[in-house]
Amino acid sequence: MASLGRDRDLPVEELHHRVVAWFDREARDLPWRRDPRPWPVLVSELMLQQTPVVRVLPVFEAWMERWPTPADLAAAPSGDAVRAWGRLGYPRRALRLHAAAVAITEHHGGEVPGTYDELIELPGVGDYTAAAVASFAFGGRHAVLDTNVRRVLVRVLEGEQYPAKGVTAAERRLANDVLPVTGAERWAAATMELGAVVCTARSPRCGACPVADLCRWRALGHPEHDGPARRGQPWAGTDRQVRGRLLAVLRDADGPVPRPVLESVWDDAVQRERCLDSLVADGLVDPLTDDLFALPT
DNA sequence: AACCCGTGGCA
DNA sequence: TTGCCAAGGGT
Repeated sequence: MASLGRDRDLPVEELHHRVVAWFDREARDLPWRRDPRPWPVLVSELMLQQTPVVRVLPVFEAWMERWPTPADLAAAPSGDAVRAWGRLGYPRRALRLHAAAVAITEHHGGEVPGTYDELIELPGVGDYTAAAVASFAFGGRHAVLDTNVRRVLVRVLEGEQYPAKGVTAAERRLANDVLPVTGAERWAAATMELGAVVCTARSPRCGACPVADLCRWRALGHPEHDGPARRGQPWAGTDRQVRGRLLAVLRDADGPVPRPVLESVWDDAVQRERCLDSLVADGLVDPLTDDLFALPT
């Protein structure tokens, strides 16, 4: 595998070597890397889904101290997980991590399973997370297609600014084609780190990039993404905002919360009730009575 | 496939 | 200030 295809003379082995060497030199010292056991890696990956590293760090440390094994978390009320999740966002992830801990305890003897096929069956574990845990904790060989890796690959190899919205078959094929035969897990971690700290979405630091001279996007003069703009997610006034406020009250309370306290966080009664109902349906809120609510036990 | 799901920092 | 973005997953 000396090059990538007839219209691409990129030296893949040189690309591997430079990115991994850069990673060995520059990688951030993160706790789930320093101690890449399966459980810490799984916990970190769930927390890092759509949440930046700096915000995850303190929550991760407290979480691992409190629940050092899957069985420890499985034995706790799911509401404790929701509360410990704090303000990481998307609190259903806390519920899924708790459910994953229960499944690991009940079906895997308390040990995080090591294959992609087993991992992806766990709640909250999709393609990315299964590949990441199988790679980082077990040394597996998988294309780890997170937003960072996808951006690095599309820029260096395809000469485009941003990857498509969803992972395409061609993209997956390309990622597998450039996957090293050995050391794939280091390649995965290194490309992810490169995307996170150098080849960033907004202001790429090409001057600090170990493969700038191999990068097709740079060679083309950094052409901007053409096609329809990616529409951002609305926020103000959405159900997500209302759910966030409701759950924040329950998280910050010591015990059950009376209905009037929850009603005080949002004026629109229809939307408020819809959101409260959806939180109950999700298992994030336990309606003890018609007028008293708590995090689940 | 498109939409929903939190939160906070930064340019 | 406001839009964009962050180690995605579930339906």
